Amino acid sequence: MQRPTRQRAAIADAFASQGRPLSPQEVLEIAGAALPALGIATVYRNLKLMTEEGLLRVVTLPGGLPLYEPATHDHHHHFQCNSCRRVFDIQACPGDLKGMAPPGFLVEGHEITLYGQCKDCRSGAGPAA
Amino acid sequence: MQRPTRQRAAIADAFASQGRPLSPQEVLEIAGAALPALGIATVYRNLKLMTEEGLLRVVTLPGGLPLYEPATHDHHHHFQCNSCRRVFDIQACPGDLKGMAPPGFLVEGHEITLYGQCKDCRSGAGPAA
DNA sequence: ATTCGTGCAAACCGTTTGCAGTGCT
DNA sequence: AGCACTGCAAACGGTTTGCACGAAT
Repeated sequence: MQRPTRQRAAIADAFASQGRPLSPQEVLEIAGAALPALGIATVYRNLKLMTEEGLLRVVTLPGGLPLYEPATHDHHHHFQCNSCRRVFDIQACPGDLKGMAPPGFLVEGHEITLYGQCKDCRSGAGPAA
Repeated sequence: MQRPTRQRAAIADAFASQGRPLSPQEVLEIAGAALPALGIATVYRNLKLMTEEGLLRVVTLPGGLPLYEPATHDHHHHFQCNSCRRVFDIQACPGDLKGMAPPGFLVEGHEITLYGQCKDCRSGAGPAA
């Protein structure tokens, strides 16, 4: 079992404050603002630990680095903005994709990524980053 | 413009012979069987070139390295086997996922990955690799 | 006091690049 | 001959690990 540390808390806070998947670098920057001595190795270690504990989940999108997100929400999907590259959660799910697989293949799960323009970019406001 | 070389041919053949997305390493092994002196750098260079030319396409799946596949087929999706981890093409597409995005978001494209057991693994035959 | 977590720096691994030699035109 | 492509090896960037210090129990 692991101990509650300032670092772990800062990392958890980073996710809570952003509400979207984050890269290790982003976590370092955001959590590092609250805890300047925070090192990248600690971020990686905790991301991996928290993922194994089921607190986080890895989101790997095409052409991008792996992102991490809180595993609190249930089944959902992602939307990546073609302009600002940020990734957002989508709660909707079409369900029932079993029919898509070729005969002989057993479908156990699925993942959907939508691409397009996010609200900010579409309105010309630019990323709210 | 690029010249036709033995290496390029061997790499193209690798994709043609497998009919599924391949990792750079797999390409090296398969094409390297026909052309032993083939180096990994050449594989990477050609994969990148062929991708820029539109001959190949990059497929990035969660938890995996980037894969490459021939860009000949039109819009399609992927199926990854939870047992052997191999990736297969799926021609089906549910289409019309625009309704899934939150208000204010513009959907321009989508990508779907199914997970489960492939034909080989399900039948107990094991990967035909 | 003991044990686990952190920070730093070196190690790693997949990918890219520089350079000299080879093959294609 | 001229130039692109290859192979090797060094360089790179993100991620992981070893080790000694600091924090939590």
